[in-house]
Amino acid sequence: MSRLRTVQTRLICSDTSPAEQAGVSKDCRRPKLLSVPEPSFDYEACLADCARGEQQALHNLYDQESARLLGVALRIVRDTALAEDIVHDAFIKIWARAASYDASRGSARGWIFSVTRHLALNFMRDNARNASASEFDENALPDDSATVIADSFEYREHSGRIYNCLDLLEPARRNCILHAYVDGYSHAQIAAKLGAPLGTVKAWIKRSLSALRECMG
DNA sequence: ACGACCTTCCTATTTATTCG
DNA sequence: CGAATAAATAGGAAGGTCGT
Repeated sequence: MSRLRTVQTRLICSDTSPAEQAGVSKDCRRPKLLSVPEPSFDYEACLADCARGEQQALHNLYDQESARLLGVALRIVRDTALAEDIVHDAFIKIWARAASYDASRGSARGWIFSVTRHLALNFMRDNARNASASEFDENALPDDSATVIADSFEYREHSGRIYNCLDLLEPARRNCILHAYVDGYSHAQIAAKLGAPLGTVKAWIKRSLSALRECMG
């Protein structure tokens, strides 16, 4: 899992985390069992407190809504562990973004549910994409192991060729390609890094890619 | 080489609809 | 009637295209 996730987990699970202070079990991803909502619970005030960094507010919110949010997530992902994970992430997000909540755009409770629901939906969407990608990979892979080995060899051979082709590019353009497709930088980031205009970077990448295609055959 | 404009994708939010 | 869910919409970022 990503470094971000590690940091997030530390936020909720750390000794000083609101969730733990709230008496949430050491397995901090397990929401409490369904409880009757406090009719007088002030969600907007609670979010405002969260925005000010008051951990007790997040604790109260967790007590109040975690079970229902788990239900929402569970309906979407249909997996208790995943749903607990999503609720956990949702509270991290609520804590981090409480200041961005705007009461004029809807109820605080609606906002909290919306955050949770979207996390679950995004997870499902990403999952579907990954699943279809792996399905594709599976279908693309031939059963015959000899062919697999041959393909692997061919892949390595092409990989070597790609380095040769990269060598033929001007250093600045090669850097663009490497930053874009190896380092994962955006075009804007590459432009800033190289001190070149954005349009130039885009053009370099485009032309370099076609040069590479041509070189690779 | 450059920059304006366009398209696509992703995420967040709101609104409409369904259901208990 | 309120909660849950689905669908629609808005906004922003990234990348590509095309005229200068």
